Amino acid sequence: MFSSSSKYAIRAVLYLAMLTKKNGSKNKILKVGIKKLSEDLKIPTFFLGKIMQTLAKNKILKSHKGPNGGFSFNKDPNEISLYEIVKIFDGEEIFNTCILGLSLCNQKNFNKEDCPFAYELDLCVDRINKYLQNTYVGLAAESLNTLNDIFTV
Amino acid sequence: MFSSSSKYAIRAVLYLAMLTKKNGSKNKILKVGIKKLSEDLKIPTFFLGKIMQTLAKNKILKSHKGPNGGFSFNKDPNEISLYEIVKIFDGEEIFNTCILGLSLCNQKNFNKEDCPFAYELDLCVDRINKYLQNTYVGLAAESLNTLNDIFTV
DNA sequence: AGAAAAAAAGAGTTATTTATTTTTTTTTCT
DNA sequence: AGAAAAAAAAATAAATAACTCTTTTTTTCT
Repeated sequence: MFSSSSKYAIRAVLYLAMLTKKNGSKNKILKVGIKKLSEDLKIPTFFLGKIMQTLAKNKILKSHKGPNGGFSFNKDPNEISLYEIVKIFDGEEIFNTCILGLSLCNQKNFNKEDCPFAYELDLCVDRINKYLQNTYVGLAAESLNTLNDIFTV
Repeated sequence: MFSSSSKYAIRAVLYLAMLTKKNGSKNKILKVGIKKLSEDLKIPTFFLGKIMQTLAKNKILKSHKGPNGGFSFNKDPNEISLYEIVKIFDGEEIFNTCILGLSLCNQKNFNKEDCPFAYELDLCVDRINKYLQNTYVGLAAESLNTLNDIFTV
């Protein structure tokens, strides 16, 4: 359903939030480098690098070059929804497109009654959509204590 | 979420069911060739050919070679669930795999409480799964009157 | 100032999925 | 029997997604 970019991004941001909560402090923002991130999360380094760049361009993260550099949050993790992240990589269309590929569903003057599947399937996709919109990185990371909790392979 | 093979297969089978309902009779089974199918549904001919072959190998359809050949149902369309079709092309794993790519979810001794997303997202995927399991080609095709209803581009 | 560490950028590669072409086999009909 | 119609099979190609490598830029620290 989602591209691996989206999925990697979510993992990385969650992990960063977890580390920030654990080791960050008010006066010193926590920066984590892609090398550490990619090793811990077992995501290809340069691929993750690009993903982090994209997140930085989109103002989710801030990047710091040079020694002791890395990535930190550019906005409060409690205000970053998973939806926001997915949207960057996969666009919002994935939530407005019939998952069975029955193309008419999102055309003008399409009448839902005409599609035997539209109603129920739309509900499911909507529900995923809404869930991602209402789930914030900060809060989600709260329930994580160790990397192991959800990330290990 | 689903491969284009799955999606094409569903469209083809639905269309075949619609035609069968319209033009079939008890004494004469309706056969439809891939050429007609692919033209009407605007699916690449030989790609659809493979898909139909696969459906035939899986006993959903029956294929008839030679002049006036084509594909017909091998079992009552009212007993073919959409799930069955998707399963052939994409496997059942897609319903048992975390859509966020958080890999642990389906490992042994994984505790759902450890994943902040498992519960709600699982429900969504389950719901799609159940819907496909409970939706039968025959009945779904009943609500279609013309190709236009859902297939046109 | 200079070395080193890190991200940025861009080009390039690999793998997978989707699609096309060509040839073969089977069947039907005259 | 022979021609033609159709699916089957196999090989190839194109497109997209996933990943890698190399070089450049920025920053920090000594």
